[in-house]
Amino acid sequence: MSDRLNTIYTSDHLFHIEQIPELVQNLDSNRCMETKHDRRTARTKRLLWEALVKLILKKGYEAVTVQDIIDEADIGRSTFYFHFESKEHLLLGSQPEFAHMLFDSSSDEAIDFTLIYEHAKKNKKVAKALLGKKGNDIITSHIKEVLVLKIKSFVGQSSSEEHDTVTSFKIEATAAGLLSLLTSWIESDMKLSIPRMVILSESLLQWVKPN
Amino acid sequence: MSDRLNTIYTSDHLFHIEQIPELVQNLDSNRCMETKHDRRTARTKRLLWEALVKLILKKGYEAVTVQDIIDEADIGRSTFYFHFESKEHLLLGSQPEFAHMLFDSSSDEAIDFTLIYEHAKKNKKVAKALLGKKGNDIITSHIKEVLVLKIKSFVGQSSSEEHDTVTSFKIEATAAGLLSLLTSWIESDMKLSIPRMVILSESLLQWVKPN
DNA sequence: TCGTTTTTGAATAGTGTGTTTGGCAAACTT
DNA sequence: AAGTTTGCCAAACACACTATTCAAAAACGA
Repeated sequence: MSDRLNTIYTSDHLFHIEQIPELVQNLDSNRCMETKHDRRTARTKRLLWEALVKLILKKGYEAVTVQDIIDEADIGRSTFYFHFESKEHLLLGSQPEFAHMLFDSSSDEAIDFTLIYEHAKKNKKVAKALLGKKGNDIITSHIKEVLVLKIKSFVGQSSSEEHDTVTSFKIEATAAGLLSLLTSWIESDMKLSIPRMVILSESLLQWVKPN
Repeated sequence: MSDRLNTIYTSDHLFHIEQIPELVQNLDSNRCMETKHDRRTARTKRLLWEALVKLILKKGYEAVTVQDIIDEADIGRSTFYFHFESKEHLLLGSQPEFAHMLFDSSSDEAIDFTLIYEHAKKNKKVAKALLGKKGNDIITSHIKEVLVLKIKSFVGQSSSEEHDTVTSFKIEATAAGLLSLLTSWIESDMKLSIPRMVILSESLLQWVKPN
């Protein structure tokens, strides 16, 4: 079908050479079942994933049915369910690393916004499908959770009981804001330069600091 | 095969984000027509709405089916569809004032956060159903849009072409952050005092101002 | 080539949607 | 209170989509 889709297709192609060892280890343990080298399964999963991305961009995630996907991919119904339990499993099972690749590649201490925006730009089509208006809140909320963890370590732990509630509210709000910046940027077809987006993001991140 | 499906999907009943404003408008005009006060109609709609709120709190909006609603309300299936096209129409048609009451009651110039939080507290159950984790993004995105308009008038119009993109990104992010504060507060069962939430919200709102 | 795994279509059962029917009862109108 | 309108309901229907099963055929790796 459309081979113009962006490069990250299946679990087989997910690893970038420069990735952190422990990340690779985690992913390996997650998909130790899937280390089969069958061209058929790779082809099927690739076609299904491409069909899903295409259909999300076309009509929005919620409106996409399993029927749509297997028709678009020209894959048998039973084949789909042989690999995936549902379209959610296709979404998360084929591309669970997208969220982690956005954030986990940077070190624990700081949030490397440049890396995040560059990664989104590299996978423009996938990013738009997953984070755009027609995307879904499964991926979105997952990414927000990862962001929350990042911001938490950025803020550091304050042991004050009552401050914790305020701080957690601020962290949640900051994550929502940062995610909004990212999705706005993606929806605008990356109109602004990455450095400008980084400055914007970091200025928002400053707000969360307790002082 | 896929041609057959294309025709089928013309009758797709699902709502997409882009359709929401139109839907809201239609509902508004519908409400203007509703100058009839039939007790039966009022009772039916009340029962359906109460059932919806109860079911959202119980199992989450997405999981609620029309079947659930009419069973819970003990209302006939045909009666439901006589009044509402779908559960989305029930959601928006029965309580379109909620979002507007949060914001529209305050003047155009300023955002009265105290009013917003007090209104949410007054309608605790409904607020939790609509804005809580088990709620839906239809209401959420609608409220966010109202917030964006509010913030826009707060910021004022800058005629600079290129600044507009940055500003609109910041406005979207601020709206997302403020909404996050509200939902966090609701989810925490309004743990913090309203004045404290107001201070928090206003400090976030300051971020959006162009220096 | 051989044993294994994957793919496939067709059949099937199940859930939920949305519309239609006509008779009945409740509520409005005067 | 009588007459009229209107909303209500049950049951049935056609449809869309989900999810599973099965046996044969195709493709695979070694």
